[in-house]
Amino acid sequence: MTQPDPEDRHDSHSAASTVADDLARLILGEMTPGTSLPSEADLATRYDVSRLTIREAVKMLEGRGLLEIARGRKALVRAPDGSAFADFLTSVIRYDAKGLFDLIEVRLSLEVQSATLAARHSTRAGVAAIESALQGMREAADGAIDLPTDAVELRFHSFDVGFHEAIALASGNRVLGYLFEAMAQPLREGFYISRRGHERRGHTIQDTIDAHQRILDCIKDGNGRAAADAMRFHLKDTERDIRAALSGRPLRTE
Amino acid sequence: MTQPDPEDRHDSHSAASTVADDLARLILGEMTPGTSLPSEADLATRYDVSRLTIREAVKMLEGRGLLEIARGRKALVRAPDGSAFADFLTSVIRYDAKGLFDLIEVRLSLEVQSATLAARHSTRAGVAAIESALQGMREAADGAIDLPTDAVELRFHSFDVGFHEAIALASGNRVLGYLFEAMAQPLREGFYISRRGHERRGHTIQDTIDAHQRILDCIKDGNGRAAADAMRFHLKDTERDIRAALSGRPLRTE
DNA sequence: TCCTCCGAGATATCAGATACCTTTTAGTAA
DNA sequence: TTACTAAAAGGTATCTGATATCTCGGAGGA
Repeated sequence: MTQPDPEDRHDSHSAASTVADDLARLILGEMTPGTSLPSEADLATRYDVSRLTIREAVKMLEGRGLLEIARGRKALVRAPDGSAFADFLTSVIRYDAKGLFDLIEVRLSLEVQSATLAARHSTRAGVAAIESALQGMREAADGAIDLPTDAVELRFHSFDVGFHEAIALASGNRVLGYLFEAMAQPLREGFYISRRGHERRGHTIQDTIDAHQRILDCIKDGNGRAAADAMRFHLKDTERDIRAALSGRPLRTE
Repeated sequence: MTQPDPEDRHDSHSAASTVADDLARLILGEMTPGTSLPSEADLATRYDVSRLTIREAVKMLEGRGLLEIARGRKALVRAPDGSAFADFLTSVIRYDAKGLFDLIEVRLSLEVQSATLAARHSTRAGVAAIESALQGMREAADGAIDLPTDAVELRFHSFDVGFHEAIALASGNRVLGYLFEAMAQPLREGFYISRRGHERRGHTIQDTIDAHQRILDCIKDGNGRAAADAMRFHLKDTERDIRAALSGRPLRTE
């Protein structure tokens, strides 16, 4: 059934796709980020196709996140980041109402692992970054206890995301960092909405800060298991917030 | 619809990127897989750019995995799959020796979760798919107990991957399935190599089959925790196999 | 009714030009 | 000699127009 089908991405019988795949192999195989590709005219003579075909191939690779193209400069090989995955995950969420919660479920697993790893072997700088994000949340909240405006909420939320991202980075596992980055964008809206459910369930901003503080304390203690538990508890609670917010009114009528 | 903004032309981004982003928003927002895009000529008049610009935009979206393009037919909106992420993960592995083990670490976490979820709520069809893959492993092994040829090993390995993929699918969480698919390709080589380390450590193919059987049994019992433990044990063991294989001789000289 | 063939429509690719941006170089003035 | 500036060189962005080839639906014949 699921036979290894190495070439199912593109039916390589178009010239542009063939060139693109060949360049991709080259880029992934033996070029480091920052290196520049030969010029379009050069590649055109090399592959014996027109410049247009080269352009299309290069545009495909730009779409795949492998190249960075700017006018007047040669194409640069790009360092990997999660953005290539982000709009894919967005589509998962949109096509399927259950997709949002599938994604949250996966994120929980990855963040719990991040917290565990961060507790076990994070550097002083890693912990400092997490602390700084939490401090930012505090300051954003201090200006908004009575009447949180949208701008303040946005600011608070942004530090909240930064807190979780700092933990993913502090895990020392780069793949976790990339995956977090890729998931953060599609989930941003959902987690922003969660604040509404948070209030509806009778919780305050201070509760949120306390939950984050507990996670940070466990990481500073180097207690991986406790950090995992604290993170799991916090995310489960956030998930309940989102469900509460969504039960009130539907997500994204647009 | 989509009346062209006059200042689009002098945006910091290129016209092709602008069109691509707009189309991406459209596709992700309100088009279902299988729907076809308007023809290139149609889009060209709509956005008031040349057909070439449309082609480049469409090629970018093909690279992002959002469209499927064939000659003579309109571009089709594509259902999401993990392939958009695969070459990104490949680059992570290549750029960094630690990347391979980072990826294995993440995979462990995701597969343990898959096993848990599969045990909790898999369908009869889902279990049947897992069983079928295991049966395939058995048959491949039966023909290769004494002298496993490369072809037989490849066959066995292919069913092995199929087993894990079936579990990811049986979890009912589609994001897990996509992530597994995206990770499978870059990891395929590593796990193929693991068989060498497996033998070096004095284990047999039967041991591998037994380990998979234990995972399957737990899933059939509906025991999520036991399935997670069995999966974790198996993957930790496989990781040791890979390390043993790599310590013998370096990976991929190419 | 079913099959075959053809034309309309769609993409694939080519060639040649122009516009504009970036980097480098050469020249000029301090 | 140094610093600043302007032009040239090399690159990408985009357009126009044309040809080749593929897909699909409909007309027409068996």
